Amino acid sequence: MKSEIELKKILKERFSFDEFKPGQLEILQSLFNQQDTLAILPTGGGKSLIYQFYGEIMQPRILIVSPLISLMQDQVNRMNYLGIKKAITINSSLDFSYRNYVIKNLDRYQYIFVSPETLSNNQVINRLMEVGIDLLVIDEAHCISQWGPDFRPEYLNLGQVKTDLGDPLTLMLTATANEKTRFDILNGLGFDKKRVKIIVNSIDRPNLFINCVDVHDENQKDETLFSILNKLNGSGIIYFSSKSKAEQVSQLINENTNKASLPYHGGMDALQRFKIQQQFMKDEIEIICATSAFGMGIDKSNVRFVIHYHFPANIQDYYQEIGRAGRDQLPCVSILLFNYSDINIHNGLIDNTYPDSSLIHYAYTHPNLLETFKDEKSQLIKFYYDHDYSELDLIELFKQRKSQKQQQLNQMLEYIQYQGCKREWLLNYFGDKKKHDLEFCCNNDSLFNNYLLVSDKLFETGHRTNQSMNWQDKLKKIFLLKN
DNA sequence: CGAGAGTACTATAAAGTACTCTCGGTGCATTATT
Repeated sequence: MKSEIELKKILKERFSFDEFKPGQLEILQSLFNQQDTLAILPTGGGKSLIYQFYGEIMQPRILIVSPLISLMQDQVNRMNYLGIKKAITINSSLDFSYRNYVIKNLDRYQYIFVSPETLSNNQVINRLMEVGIDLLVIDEAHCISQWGPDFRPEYLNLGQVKTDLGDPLTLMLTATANEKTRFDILNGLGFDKKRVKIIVNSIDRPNLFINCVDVHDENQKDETLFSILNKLNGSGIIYFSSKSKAEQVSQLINENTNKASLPYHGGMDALQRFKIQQQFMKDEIEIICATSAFGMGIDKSNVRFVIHYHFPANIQDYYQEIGRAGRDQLPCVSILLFNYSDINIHNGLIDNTYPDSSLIHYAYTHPNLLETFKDEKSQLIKFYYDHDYSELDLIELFKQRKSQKQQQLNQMLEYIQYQGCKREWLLNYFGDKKKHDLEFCCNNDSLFNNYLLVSDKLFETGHRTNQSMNWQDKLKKIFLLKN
């Protein structure tokens, strides 16, 4: 076991950081003690450093389960850049012969990145059992809970995967997990909660101002949006619950404000999405009008604002999305434009996600047809059919899941309409005990308007040279001048 | 759930009415007959 001083020395030499970020050391020590660990770290908290660091010291073979091909590719590239060459990803972007080559020579790699779907492939899992896995990392572990039951059911296979691999040391990483999500993660992986070390860091973002604004209709929403955008400085993300609306409003922003915007959603082709993301990262465009497709793995530090044109489906998505602002720790704002009738979108989506009982019954009485039906709902039924769910169990499961989603939606509404401190409400929702006494906190129109008035002065000298300056003092100073 | 598109009907015809249908986020992995 190495001392803290030795670990810091390695951190400096191998990763060029002077200090660990909050929580990193505790998580590493937990792993060094061979303790299965669920770690909740805020976005930008340096999650990938943890397994890389452990990997450099212990030289284990690490299997990292990741939800997106782009995230896997990103990590492999970064590790190569750091000089760690023994990293590979197996996914559908590999051509057939190269894929076979990689699987055959899997023992040459130390870091293996895969999706849950790839892990459901027999050839892959058998080979992983042969070469042996010392550390299993579940990145974005909340996906087990959020996506498993109805979107990407292979997430529900991970418990079996862990067993097949001989229950290796396991690290679960996520930025947002309330009590229920934590339960789903541990339960899904077959853990006894008492035997897992759960490390929770404060998820508070003290530099983020949180605002919800009531609007009565779409026109008022657009006008409010344009007027705010004309005053805001820097780059931002606007979230939508519909692809077509994201495109429309992006266009309107270009016509009605002094900002440049592009849309981003899952219906666009991968290359175009990649290009738009790059332009945003390089500050070539200021605004992305996006659906929830824009998010995971977006590592832009100077996002100054996140606006919700539609409110999200649940608090966890909301918190992830507003958390993409201000990773540079400088002041930033989140604004939710609330129109009650937007609830229809969510009600429709919830309703539309689940096969109704007549389709389930038809599928169960004609199981051979499930092979040929390629639509999402049939595929979902097929997954559960293959996993020995009875027809009634499945109907009950979907019914429960549906009512859970409705509950989450209600929580979202409760939050939006809550008149007290939004930050406090959110921290409480995630079981974060942290107390705060921020002035620049939430839902205070005059503070928010002052921010808009002074935000150009706040950043005009360039934030890089002013890192050390206490922005809260600076903000106060400017406000005093104004008063 | 409900907005908006599409269809059918009314009947000197055109435009209004009433009804039905569709759509509304997330992404792995696809391997075969054009």
